Amino acid sequence: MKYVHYMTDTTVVLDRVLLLATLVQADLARFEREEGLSTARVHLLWVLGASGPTTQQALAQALDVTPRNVTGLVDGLVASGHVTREPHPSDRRATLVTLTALGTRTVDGLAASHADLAAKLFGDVDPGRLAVFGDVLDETTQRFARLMEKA
Amino acid sequence: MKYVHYMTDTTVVLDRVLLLATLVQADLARFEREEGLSTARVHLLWVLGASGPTTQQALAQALDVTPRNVTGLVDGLVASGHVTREPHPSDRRATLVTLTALGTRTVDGLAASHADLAAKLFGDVDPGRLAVFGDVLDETTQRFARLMEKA
DNA sequence: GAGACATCGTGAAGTATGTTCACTACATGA
DNA sequence: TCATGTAGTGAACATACTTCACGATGTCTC
Repeated sequence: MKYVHYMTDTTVVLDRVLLLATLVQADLARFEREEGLSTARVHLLWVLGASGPTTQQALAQALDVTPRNVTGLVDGLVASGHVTREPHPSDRRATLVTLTALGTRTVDGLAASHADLAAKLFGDVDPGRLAVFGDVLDETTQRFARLMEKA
Repeated sequence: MKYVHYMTDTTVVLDRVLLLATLVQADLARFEREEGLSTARVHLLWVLGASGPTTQQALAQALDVTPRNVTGLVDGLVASGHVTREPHPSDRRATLVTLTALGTRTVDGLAASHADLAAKLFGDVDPGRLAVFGDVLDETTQRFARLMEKA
């Protein structure tokens, strides 16, 4: 019967973070279903939207998968009309994976849906409290980075 | 040049939540590698640890996958010695998936690793600010639930 | 009891994501 | 030119998913 009443148990907090992330993940899954795309392919489109035309090697690094896997993902996205393989201007071995008009629309839609969700979730939170929230997130992320370095 | 200086953009906050979740996910992946288990199998073990011996149907519901898929996951976990299939005492159709000693050790280890990470991440945060953090998480999760209902 | 009908688990077959290994085509530096 | 490295892909495979069909039980009703 110690005073665990002030229940600021760190595990509970971590669980809440994970729960929120799971819910947001579910929202992303809804988007994917609507677009008829998989998580892996949307991830690739997202990276492509942020970086512009990219070689498959670079995509493999960004997605943290093997180059061979990127070949398969790009195959699917070419078939669905979201990207094309363009020749690299200076390296004839490489191809530049490039968003089509459809691919660009999809990425834009995802960004809009993401911003919309963020506004709905955090828009009504008092600015001061939201600032604390953001700061704690930031500190925690940095603490995590330091932990990983040591290990 | 509007005053976006006070950068409390909600999208940034959401991105930070997702980033932290991704990092925590990476820590879980490390655990999985060390134990030689996959995400799906660890998830099943975790549910089993929380619920005690469970039928495959119930596991399918809890994991939000098809019963057929649970069969495959349990097959793997039986082979690796983490669970056994016990006869259901009152329903001869069903089997009770049950943690072995090894399975229990694994779940305990995961729980310990989880609590340890939580303490490292949030243990040094000022209690008052951590309380605000937790509250905002809670409000946001509830807001999300309300959003889902309407849609 | 005897059917009718639902439920539990699994075989068969198929898809997507991911791996490793081997190979071809091209790039680059000595 | 010759050696060595790098970009992408074919082949083969593992895992996690799915749907559909089916046998074995449970359960409800007449």
